[in-house]
Amino acid sequence: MERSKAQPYHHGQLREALLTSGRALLEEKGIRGFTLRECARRAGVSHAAPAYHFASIDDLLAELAARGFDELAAAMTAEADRSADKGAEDASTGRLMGQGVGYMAFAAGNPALFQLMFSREANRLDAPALAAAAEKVRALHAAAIEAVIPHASGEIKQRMADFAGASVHGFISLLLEGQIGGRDSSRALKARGLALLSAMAETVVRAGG
Amino acid sequence: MERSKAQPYHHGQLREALLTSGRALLEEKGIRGFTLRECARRAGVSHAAPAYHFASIDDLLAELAARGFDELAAAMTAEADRSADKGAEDASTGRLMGQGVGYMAFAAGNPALFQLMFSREANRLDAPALAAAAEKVRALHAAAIEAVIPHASGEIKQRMADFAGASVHGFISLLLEGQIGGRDSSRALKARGLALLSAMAETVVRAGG
DNA sequence: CCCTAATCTTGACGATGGAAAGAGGCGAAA
DNA sequence: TTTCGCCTCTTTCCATCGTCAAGATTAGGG
Repeated sequence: MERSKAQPYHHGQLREALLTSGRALLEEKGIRGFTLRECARRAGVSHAAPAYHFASIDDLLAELAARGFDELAAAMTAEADRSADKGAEDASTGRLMGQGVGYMAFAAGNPALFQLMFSREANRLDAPALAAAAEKVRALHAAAIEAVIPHASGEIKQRMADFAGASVHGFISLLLEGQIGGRDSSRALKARGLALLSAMAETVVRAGG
Repeated sequence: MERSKAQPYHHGQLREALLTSGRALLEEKGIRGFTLRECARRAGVSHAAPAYHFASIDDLLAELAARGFDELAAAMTAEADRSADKGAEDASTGRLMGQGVGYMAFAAGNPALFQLMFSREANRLDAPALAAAAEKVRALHAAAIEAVIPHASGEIKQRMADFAGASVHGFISLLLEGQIGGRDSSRALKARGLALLSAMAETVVRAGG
């Protein structure tokens, strides 16, 4: 009954295998090219096998998106910690920018998944786990802003959270969609991203004082 | 020429009709729910009729996206003009914010089309018309920034263009995806959007001087 | 040792995108 | 005017898709 690591019989870890193959497939073919059958094929099972683990293809996508949000939150926290450790003069501002770096890095590393997570389709699925995971990311944003401008009014904080979140999300989105820096090198793009984070942080700080 | 009862064998305006029904279908069903056959059905023709006008379903989507960019550019210019006419103290700053308002208004009015335009899928299609239309929107951004801070360095201008574009695009994207303002009223959301535009414009102005 | 229930396979259904072939109608050349 | 070519649309067909309904398989409790 209680198998901690889930050790079913025929395949073993079909659910995990489907999530793994599905994630790769998503990055390869994009949202429109994603098919459940190809997913099953890559996991080495028949086309109807996924039905037991996922009620529908949307269920699988929702789970992928939810895990993506978890991973995104982890990437943000990790990079924020790393930035804070560097011992900048202002730790909270460093964390804010670090979180932005983590956000962008995750998006750049998982462009199709990132798009799925923030897609209208994902929004349509009613998956509580997905909504909760997304909320966690938003909470990280709010907390980072709170740390930088703790004495500002609630309205200012909200507006700066809007602002910071929008800048970072918008920049990396436009970049991934090819709307920014067509022929620029990866190094140049990183510089542009960092410059954007600086301007964002400066605006937040100013609004708080 | 108009036979309302008996459909003529030759539709006459099938291409336009498909684009119209396709656009409505896109907003209704989303990118994943979009089908060529339903498109044809709504235009009153057989499922293979679109083949002559569009080489593939991606061709149709590319055309929809390209026209979306044209419309977006028009919305931006129109709203910028309207803002400038209001006689603000600084006309160029007013235009910049007005363009942002036009951008957001178009996105809010055509959420699915907007997402298609900025989707990885659209990016995959090699449609020169699409790329050109997107470039026109980017040029509008750059021009608005140029007008506000004409004496700044090229690098500053680029970074502020990044910043302005990212803020506006990110905010409206997150809003449409339900990541911002879950229970807020439409009025409150507009206020948040305007506040964001103010903060954005202020940052640009400060960076230029 | 066997029996139940969870897991996976096979097969089927309607729907999709696209190709192929045929039918219908417009307009230019005779 | 008549004829013929070409563009447009329909019909038919195919491989694939998601999902459902059965049947097969096997793990593990009784």
